[in-house]
Amino acid sequence: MKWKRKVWRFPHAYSLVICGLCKEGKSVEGYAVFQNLARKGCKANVAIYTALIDSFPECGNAGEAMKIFQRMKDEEFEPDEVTYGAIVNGLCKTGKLEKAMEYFQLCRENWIAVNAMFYSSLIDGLGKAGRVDEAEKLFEEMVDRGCTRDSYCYNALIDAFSKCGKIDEALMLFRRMEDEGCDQTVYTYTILINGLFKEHKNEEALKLWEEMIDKGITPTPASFRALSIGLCLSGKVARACKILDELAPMGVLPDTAFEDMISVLCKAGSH
DNA sequence: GTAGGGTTAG
Repeated sequence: MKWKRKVWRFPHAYSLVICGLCKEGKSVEGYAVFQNLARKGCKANVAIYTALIDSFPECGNAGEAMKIFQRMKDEEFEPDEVTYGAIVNGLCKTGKLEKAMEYFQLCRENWIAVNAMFYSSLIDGLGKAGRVDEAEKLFEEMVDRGCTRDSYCYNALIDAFSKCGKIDEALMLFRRMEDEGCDQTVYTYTILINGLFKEHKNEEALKLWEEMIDKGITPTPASFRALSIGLCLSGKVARACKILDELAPMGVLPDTAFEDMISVLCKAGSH
């Protein structure tokens, strides 16, 4: 007698739990829930696998993500552009750029839609590895390949430029962003404020901060951090304190704002 | 029929 075991799908509530845990960065817990059901013969799906693949590199375990990717393929699930996007992003984040480029190439050869997320991950990874020329090349080729550049791609390249001392190129991109109708975000401003202070262009940095506030873009703890550190290190501690006071009622300041400033000043004073 | 994706700094 032939006996085929019935395969159940993951109950929706469990999918929500797994995806929720993954989003919170609790990939190990999410994976445990997945394993429990999988052992009982439940079949997951592409969305659950993708959520797991996406969350492991976040907690520093890219190898685990690749294992889950393999398991997904062994179970004959077809990875789609979201799955590959998570793979490429995870590889870029962990510095495995050659592998990331291989998957990128594989997607293009197999007609899997390569979108702006692939590009922003690669541009960011290349930039952080100091391979700015390659990052720029990818950025420029996007339009030829019919992919619209979004703020993530711009921000990644602006960051790459400002970190390797090409602040003027970064500023040019910033203006080009405006011309192309791509929204400048609080990330864009934070990257540039950091970059300008690094080049001791303090007034320009402060001007950008004001431009950001005028545009109605809400500052984040990170953006204030960039501003206050820059101001403190250029001797404008009072100015930083004043801005801090103004921002306090908005509830956007990090709890450690004053501590951060003090520690920056101590560090600067100690050598 | 459902569920999945990316950026600042340290």
